[in-house]
Amino acid sequence: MPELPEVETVRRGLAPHLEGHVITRAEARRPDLRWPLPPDLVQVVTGARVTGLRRRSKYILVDLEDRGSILLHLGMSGRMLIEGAVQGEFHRDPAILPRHDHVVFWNDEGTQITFNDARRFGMVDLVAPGAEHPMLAHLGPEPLSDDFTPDVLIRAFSGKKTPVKAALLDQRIVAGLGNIYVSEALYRAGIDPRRLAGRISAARISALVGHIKDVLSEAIAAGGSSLRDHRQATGELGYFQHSFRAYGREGAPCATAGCSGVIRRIVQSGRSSFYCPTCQK
DNA sequence: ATTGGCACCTGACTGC
DNA sequence: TGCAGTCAGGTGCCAA
Repeated sequence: MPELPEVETVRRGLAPHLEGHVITRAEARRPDLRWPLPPDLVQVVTGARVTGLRRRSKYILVDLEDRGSILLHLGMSGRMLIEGAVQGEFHRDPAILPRHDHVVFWNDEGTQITFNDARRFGMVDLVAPGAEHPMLAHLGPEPLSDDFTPDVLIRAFSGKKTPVKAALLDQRIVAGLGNIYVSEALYRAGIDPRRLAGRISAARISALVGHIKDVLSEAIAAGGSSLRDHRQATGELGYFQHSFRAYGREGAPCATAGCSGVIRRIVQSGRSSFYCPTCQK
């Protein structure tokens, strides 16, 4: 389920097991995910000390002392699993099939950290010291940073003939939003997902920026709180219960005070959009 | 240059 | 119970 908040929660969950630790062992159990795994992945990471974990958009960067970074992307179905040294201490969700454990790391405490990805849309790559990975080169601003301002989004939307839904999914405009949080942010902002990006007033775009920051911050806070419980139960990081106001609520009454609309689902460029036709204009 | 559609892959769910 | 069809949180690539 990884959009920005889920990836950030995964990063925070992994940090205690990786930051400051040495990766003592690694296995690549197949040659590729979406793209080939680096042939030297195991060799590079084995014995490396992790100096920090960063997130950029939906990517996690595991920084290695003197050896560059590991770049992780969870795709649609990727998960990170933490399992203690004592086997059987954690109960695994039966839906997480061990045959999809594609890359496994062990730290210097014997903790096993597993990249599991049924659909294999995810990626694991290496970034050389001092280099920038090409997948990160053209990303737009981080939505929760000070770089993401009303002026930035107003400029990005100016003259755009694409629906605002598609514009917000464009990672060059703003990085880290996916199908769920775009629906949620537009719902909060009262903007119809079909509206052309270039035809939204500056005032409404400014408000939208605030709603994007709010919904992402709230989701991270929710993920952070559910992380502890969830990890104790299953050892899994990254799948949380979220309460969405629009996404997945087709046919439900609009939650906006005073609105008697009903949430509708439409398909835009092959993806579902959920919105209230009454209060989103 | 933009923009829309497709492809990649597996699993869960629905309806007959 | 089985089977076909549909849908799923992402993103690079291709053609219009």
